[in-house]
Amino acid sequence: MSKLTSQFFQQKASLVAKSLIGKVLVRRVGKNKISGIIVETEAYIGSHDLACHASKGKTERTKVMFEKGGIWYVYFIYGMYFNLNIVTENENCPTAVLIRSIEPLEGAEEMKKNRKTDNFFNLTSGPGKLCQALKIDKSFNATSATSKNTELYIEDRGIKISPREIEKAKRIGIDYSGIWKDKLLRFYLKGNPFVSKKD
DNA sequence: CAAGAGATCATCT
DNA sequence: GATGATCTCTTGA
Repeated sequence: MSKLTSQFFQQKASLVAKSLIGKVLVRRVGKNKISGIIVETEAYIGSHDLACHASKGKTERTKVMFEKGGIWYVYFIYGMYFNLNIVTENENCPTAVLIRSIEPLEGAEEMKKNRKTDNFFNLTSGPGKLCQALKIDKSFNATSATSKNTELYIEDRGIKISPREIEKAKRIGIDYSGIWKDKLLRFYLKGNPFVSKKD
């Protein structure tokens, strides 16, 4: 039951993305917890990665990624959804890991309410969906994932995942990024029903 | 089923 | 003024 530290996040984004599979994303709301096992992630690896928002330079929106690893990068997309990322590596290395889907662990009833659906498999099987299920919005942007009082963090609960259970794939929804669209920077737990897209 | 369109707005040009 | 690290609903075979 240990909360991941900033040292964990200050490693290479692709390594963090892989290592996050099997860890537990926890959203604390007062005394209640909503949580799920991370089963799908994507790495965005810096200014040279044309799929990475930071490739367009340091702007009001992307400046969070230039900070030291261990804080959240939350952005609003398509006029209706939020996407949750954890910033990785060091200062001025604008890298991050997008958390794409989780498998519900605690608080499934609360998730159903937030998502306005009873379909268990539709609660957290996508980046926009899991933000809705865990009540994650832009107020978490640039906040710490490792501080003592944070309401959003990641735990290691000792779930063991062997490397052969992790599948590598192309990232989703970045067809505009030239050669970068084919890089295998998406990681997911093989056969898990919450993974948003098969390959 | 698969494919396509519509929703809807912050951010960047 | 255009677009997007998405999702849901509708259409049609």
